[in-house]
This record gives sequence, structure tokens and C-alpha cells, in this order.
Amino acid sequence: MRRQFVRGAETRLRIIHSAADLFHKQGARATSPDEIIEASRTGKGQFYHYFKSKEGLIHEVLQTHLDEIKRGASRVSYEINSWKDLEMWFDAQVESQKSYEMTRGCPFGTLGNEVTDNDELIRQDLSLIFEVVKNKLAAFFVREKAKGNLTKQADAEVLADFCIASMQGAMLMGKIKRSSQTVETTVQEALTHLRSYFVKARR
Amino acid sequence: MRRQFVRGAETRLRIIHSAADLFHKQGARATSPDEIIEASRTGKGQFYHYFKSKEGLIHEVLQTHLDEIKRGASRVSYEINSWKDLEMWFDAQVESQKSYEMTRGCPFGTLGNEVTDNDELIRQDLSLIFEVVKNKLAAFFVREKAKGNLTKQADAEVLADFCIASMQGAMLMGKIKRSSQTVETTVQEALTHLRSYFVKARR
DNA sequence: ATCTCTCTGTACCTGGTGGTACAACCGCAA
DNA sequence: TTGCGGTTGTACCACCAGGTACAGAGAGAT
Repeated sequence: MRRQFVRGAETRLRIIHSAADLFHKQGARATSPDEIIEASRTGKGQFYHYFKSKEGLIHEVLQTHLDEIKRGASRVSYEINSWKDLEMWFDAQVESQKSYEMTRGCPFGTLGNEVTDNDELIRQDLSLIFEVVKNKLAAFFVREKAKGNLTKQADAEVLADFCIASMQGAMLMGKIKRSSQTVETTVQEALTHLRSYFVKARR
Repeated sequence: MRRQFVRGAETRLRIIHSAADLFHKQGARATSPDEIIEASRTGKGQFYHYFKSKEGLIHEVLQTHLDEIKRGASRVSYEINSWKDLEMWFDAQVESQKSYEMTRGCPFGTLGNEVTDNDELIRQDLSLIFEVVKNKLAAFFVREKAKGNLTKQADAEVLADFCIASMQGAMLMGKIKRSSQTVETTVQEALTHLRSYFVKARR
């Protein structure tokens, strides 16, 4: 009874990963169960055996993302311990977008934009993900402030939100324009602004 | 033959406005022709008489938006002639979002995020809209620079893109969190950054 | 061998989506 | 008054989305 269990878990993961990729590419609304089933080379049986509905799958995809972020296993590293790490956080997202030839935005932003009043669960999942990311960024700013590296006008939470929002906006514009240029200059502006809070000149 | 013409144009506009509102509320993908037809109190006959397809309607909705922006007839004023106007530009968008109780994002961002490879026309429409807005913002920065009010590090186009991207990101986060707090602090950070380019102290 | 349990494949169903066909209508011109 | 243009209403349709039902298949436990 163990071998089956393993095989089942693999199938389940294949579905989640295929779905995550399709959601990132075209959003959840535009992705049908059939499409996910084909991409994951499974069948309708499996799909509804492992997930109670399409919405349930979206939820689990987001849980998986959240888990990866918490464990530091995601494509973009959210462990910020230095100014350099922060630059890399911005840069990794730009690079990720470039690797898809600027046809995709942020996986979370993409899903976030299509939530409506009926997707309360999904909205909360996304909210939680951004909350976790924000806390990781804010923790860095708090530490820097404790070290006396940040001016006292700097509010760690506000700066963390600013990082996330400018990154989201930049990626969205990059996707719409299908060009990385704006994304890069916007990230630079954001970094310049953040730098202005540093007491010691950096870079 | 003139009265009919007027009535037809009215019907057409009713459809466009109903569609624009629904697209803003829930995106284009989640909005069916039937829903638009009901909201505009028309019939299937009219719908396909005035628009060749749903995509055609989306295109015309965006054309209408673009036209309003160019004519200065839109809810948010894009005519920036002073620092105060710029602040109002940011603020008007936050207020608009608040008026929908933070359940909606930017109408253009919402549509932009659901664009895929098959929506090239729509993507270009959106790209054009943002280009026009960017130029209006950039023109302001160029004028200020000519007056010697901006440092020479300030790049008008880059700053214009930065304004748009941070606003987009802020609104998206506001929609996901269903809270205006982040939006407001992010806008403040963006304004603080812009202010840093001004030679004379403002405000 | 049989029972059981999870896993897997296929057939099918209901409702909605996007769209067409077509008939009628209205105001006016000749 | 018939004709003609733009306008409007209703019936219909093919397709696909999301989901159910159900029948096996494989691997243990007995």
C-alpha cells in the first residue's frame, strides 16, 4: 500500500505544477481542467480524485507557493540579509520575467488581478503570501535600522510594501509592453529611493 | 433617418459603458455577452449589430477610454501642469479605488493582466493608452526641468514610467488586500522619491 | 483466492458561452 | 404605398467548461 501512495502523491504534484505553470502563463480563469489534465498527462479521474474542484486546486497551488517561499525553495529568494540581497530580489524577478520573453507577469499578481467578490478564499491566500513576503522584507529593514544604517524616517513596513508594489507595477507594465526596459528603469528608481534612507552611502 | 441614427448611437454607447464597468469590476474574461446585454438593457441583436465580437467590443471600450484621456474627459485628470496636479493624479486614483470599497483595481491594469498571446490587439491598445499617459506625465517633467526645477539626474520618461508603475502596483495590492492603507503609503513613498529630484523644496 | 483500498480511465451530463439566423420594426423618401 | 435604411427582438445552435458516475486495475492484508 506504500507504492501506490507514492505514485499518487507524484500524480498530485504533477497536476499542481502543471496548473501553476498554466495559471502563471494565462491566469486561472482562462485555464480549463482539461488543459491541466493534458499538460500533466493525467485523467479526469485523477483530477477530481485529488482536488475537489478547480477552485480547490487554485488554493492548493497557492499553498504550495507559500510553502516554497517559507522554506526558501522558490525561484526567487526571499531571504534578505543585505543590501545586495535586496538588489538580487528585484533582479531575480526581472530575470524570471525575461526568461518568458516578457509574456508573463508575476504569478501572484496575475491571479490577484482576476479575483472577484466570489473568490474570497483565493484573495485571502494571495493576501497571506504577500504578507509573508512583506514580513521578510520588513525584517531586513528593521535589522538595518537597529544597526543604525537607516534614517529614523524609514518605516520598515512601509518600505517593504513599497518594494512589493513597485515590483508588481513594474512587472505588469513589462508584460503589457512586452519589454523589460520600463521594468528595469522602474526597479532602479525604487532602489534609488530606498538608498536614500540609508545613512551610509551604499554602492 | 437621423433619429434612428441617434438612437442607435445611444444604444451603442450604453453597451460600451456597461461593458467598461463590468470589465473594470471583474475583468473581460469573466464577463459574458449576456451579462453586458442585461446590464445595458439591450438584446443580442444589438450587441452583434454594433460589435463584431466580444473582442471587438473590448477594443472599442479601450478606444473610448483612450479618447477620453486624450480629451481630458476621464474621471482622473491626466493634464499635469504643477506639482499639485501630480499629487492629485495619484490621489484621484486612490479615491476612485476607495469609492469601489477596494474591490477593484485599475481598469487598464485589470485588463492588462489577463492578456495572453492570443490577445495581441488588446495588448497593443493597452500599451498605447499607457504610452499616452506616460507622455502626459513626461511632458510635465520636461517642462519642469526646462525651468530648472529638476536636477539633471532626473530623466523625464523614466520618472513618468515610475509614476505609472508604482500606481499600478499600489492599486493591485490594494485590491488584493482590500485595504487602502498600503496604497496610500506607497503613493507617499513614490511622491517622496519624486520630490527628491526637485531643486527647490516643495510643500 | 479474495477482500479492500487507493489509484486510474472513460463515458456521460448540465449549463453557460459566444455567436448566427431571421423576422419584424420604425422613420422617411419617392 | 411601397421601398429602403438602420434598428431591435427572439429563437436557435455548436461547443466547451466544470463536474459526476462508475467501472476497472494494482498492490497489499487475510
